[in-house]
Amino acid sequence: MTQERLLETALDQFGRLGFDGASTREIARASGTSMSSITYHFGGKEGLYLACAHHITEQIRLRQAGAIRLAREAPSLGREELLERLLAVIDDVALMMLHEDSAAWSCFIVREQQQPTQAFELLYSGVMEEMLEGVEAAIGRIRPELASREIRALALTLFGQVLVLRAARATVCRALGVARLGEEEGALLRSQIRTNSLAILTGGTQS
Amino acid sequence: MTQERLLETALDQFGRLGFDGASTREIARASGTSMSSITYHFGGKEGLYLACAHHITEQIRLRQAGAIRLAREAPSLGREELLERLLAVIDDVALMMLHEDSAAWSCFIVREQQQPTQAFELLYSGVMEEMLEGVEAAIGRIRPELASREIRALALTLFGQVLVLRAARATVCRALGVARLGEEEGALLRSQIRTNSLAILTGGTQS
DNA sequence: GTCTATACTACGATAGAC
DNA sequence: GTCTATCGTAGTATAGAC
Repeated sequence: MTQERLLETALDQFGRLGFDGASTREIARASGTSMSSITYHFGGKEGLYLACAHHITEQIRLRQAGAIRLAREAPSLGREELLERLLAVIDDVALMMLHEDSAAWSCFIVREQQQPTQAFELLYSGVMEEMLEGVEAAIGRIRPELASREIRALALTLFGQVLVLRAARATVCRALGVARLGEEEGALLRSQIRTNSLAILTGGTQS
Repeated sequence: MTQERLLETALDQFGRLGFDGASTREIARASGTSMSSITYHFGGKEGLYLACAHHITEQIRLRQAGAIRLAREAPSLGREELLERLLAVIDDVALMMLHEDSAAWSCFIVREQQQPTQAFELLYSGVMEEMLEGVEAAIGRIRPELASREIRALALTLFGQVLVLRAARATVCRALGVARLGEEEGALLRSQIRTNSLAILTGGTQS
């Protein structure tokens, strides 16, 4: 119970303040326990940080099960069906990026991208890799003329469109003239991302 | 001279470690001076941080003059010409994101996006706003059927594609199987971004 | 398992000599 | 302008009581 409270608090603090910015004193205090509980349950600050990375990985796996399944199911799906599935996966990621629950995770991950630590390895091999494989499998069948490196580049730039919702959140809010992204702004951006993705994925083959 | 060295060092340290992670002791040491020089020249740690934001703003203005000019020149340019100019602007941003020089700036900005401080205000009104206006002016003429909010959403998602080069750098490197993004990977990603952007911008009107 | 108490290090700011 | 010296605070880790 103390362990769970500590993890929850740590996720919030590490997300908002980063590894250095967060303090074990404050995490323990906000969890209603003492600093030495962190040593007991997680071995120290770093162990707590890695436990957060593991927890984030599991939460994303739950929410992005569709993308992970896609890697296995892509070979047996038709082209039209795959396109729709892929657009749904991109929208799932966009929804996750928009949702308030993911704020701490997103900050955590964006920090790790700038200066990867052991936690990034947990995140990448724990969930990102499989999600990318799913997206790439779908793209490979939708656009069979593309080379493997092009498929990869396409998958990454598609993700970029949704990444902007978190990685440039402050700019998005300022550009749209709002303090926080609400339902309306979320719908506008998701719709635009869907339109863009459709144009990108069918641009070379349909007309 | 001491002032310049301090600014340069601070840019690197704040970029890599964030405001909390960086220490004035280390910045002074690496600049070959003493902590109290920071107080003398910048008033303190926060003043030094804001001076970094101002410096980044000026550097980006220099490198993205094309985007800033676009806002003024868009009305007098033809549709085909505007499309090419816009693709060039996007490529300029991509080049900046790929270039090693921008690593510290990018980290600095990405951090500010997660937890905006006064420094974000400097960055946004100092350069981001004008760049967005340029891109929106071009999109507005290329796709005259779009509403103003759609134009804005389109501008933001277009930027997302290049943002991925910095904000998800670690994932991009892992996905491409390299330790650092070299010439080859940069060319691949820039080419993909250009293809995507072209499909997005002409998707609704040409076929 | 969880607490208090403490050891040790590093932080930013400031005073005052030069 | 730049230095040294120092103050007060806050960081993590650890020892030992319960």
